Amino acid sequence: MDAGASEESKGQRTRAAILERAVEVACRVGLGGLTVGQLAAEAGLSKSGLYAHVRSKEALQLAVLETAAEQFAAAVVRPALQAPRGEPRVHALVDRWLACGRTFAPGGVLIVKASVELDDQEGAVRDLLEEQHRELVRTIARIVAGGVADGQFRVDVAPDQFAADLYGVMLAYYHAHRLLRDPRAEARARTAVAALLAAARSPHHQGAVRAPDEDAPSRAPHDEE
Amino acid sequence: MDAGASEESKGQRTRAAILERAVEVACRVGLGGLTVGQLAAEAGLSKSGLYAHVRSKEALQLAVLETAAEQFAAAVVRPALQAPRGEPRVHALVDRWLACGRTFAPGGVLIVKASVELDDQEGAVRDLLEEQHRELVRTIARIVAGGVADGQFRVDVAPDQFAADLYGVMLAYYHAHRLLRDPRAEARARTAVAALLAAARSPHHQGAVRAPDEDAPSRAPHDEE
DNA sequence: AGCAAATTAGCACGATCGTGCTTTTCTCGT
DNA sequence: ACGAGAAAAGCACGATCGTGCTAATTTGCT
Repeated sequence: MDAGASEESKGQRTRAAILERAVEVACRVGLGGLTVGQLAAEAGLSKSGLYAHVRSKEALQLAVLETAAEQFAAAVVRPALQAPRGEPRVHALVDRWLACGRTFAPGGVLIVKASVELDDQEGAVRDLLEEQHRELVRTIARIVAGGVADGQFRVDVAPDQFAADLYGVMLAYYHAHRLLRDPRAEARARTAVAALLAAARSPHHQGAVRAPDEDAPSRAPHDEE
Repeated sequence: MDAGASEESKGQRTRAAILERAVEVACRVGLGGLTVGQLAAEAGLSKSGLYAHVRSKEALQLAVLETAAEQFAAAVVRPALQAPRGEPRVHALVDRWLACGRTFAPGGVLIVKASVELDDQEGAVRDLLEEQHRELVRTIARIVAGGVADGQFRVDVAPDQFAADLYGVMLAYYHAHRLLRDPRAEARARTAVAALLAAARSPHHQGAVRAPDEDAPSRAPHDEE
């Protein structure tokens, strides 16, 4: 008699609904601000009814984090990985990431918020979060490295530096967009990404990969120390 | 019996001590995680004894935020404004900002953390925080604009874009340093700043790239604001 | 339909939350 | 040295926190 197109049993469905709701709530109040009673009220359950699904608060936080990461991977990372290698793939990642702001995929917002909230609180939640972010940075770096291997980016582009820079652009976007509510936030993020890409672009781009004869670094964007 | 060299009365001194301690605690658990009982224990006071100083929790959060901003201004912004205009001033800002990590001036950490924590929670605390961050971004933009007016930076450098980019670099630094505990975080931040500066540098005015003592700009005695 | 199993509500618990009083202790100008 | 006023503690309150256990309800299979 259920019209939901799903194979899971009731328990799994309500659990999923709880976690989805929890991600949205945690986006506002943080993982630490998540409260069993509040979340139960928001999900239309009794406190103990909800508690039967999440066996403890820490387990809830871990599950919420995993849900958020899965949302982010499904809405941003995996689609971007389907774009052509190199620059288009970077652009796809940024485009979808920026869209996290308005299209409701709040997981992307939560993992950013949680990473700041928990950076100084030891425990299993922090451990999971750290691993998730390590993986995210690795993914970005691999996307960049693909562009380097393709010849689209210069060989002296350091993927992890680029990944850190790109992540910083996204953090600045969140800051300007969410705290300052600056409507120019997205445009600035795009400008910054374009600058990053311009600095990384191989001098002879334009599709076909020519033989790499001589790369004369007219202006290397690195080191002073 | 007291050896403290201060002019204020006892009340003001303990209040200052409370706030200083509160900044450190809030650096770990956030402004929302601040609790009167916990803070009282950490400060060696009774709950009501502390509560007499901070008249409510919201007032406490506001005062903590003001304390943090003052710490940041005293340790980072004001000293940087004393450096010579343009590039040296940008470098001074970054240097001192990066030092917030280890030298204990936790105010700089808190205002970053609070900005993410409260970006979606209306109220007086968010309002204050937003204004503080607006002012911070304005300050950075003015430092950049000074370099443009000086001819050190190209005329087509947009100060607010540069400010957002620079702030993003700092956010990426906090992420890598505090969550990932990456020892290369600081080096990457410096690399990113150097790239930002290199892209902004005007083609002529090609003085010493990094010789802040040699380069004598036209005007040293005054600082603008 | 009927029944076992899974799901949810009810209720209770100790702890701690923010916030008020009242009382004790301390400070410091005279 | 003392006395007025400031500072801190003691204590109490309702609310809510996370977490259990038990009873009622609902689900899904035969």
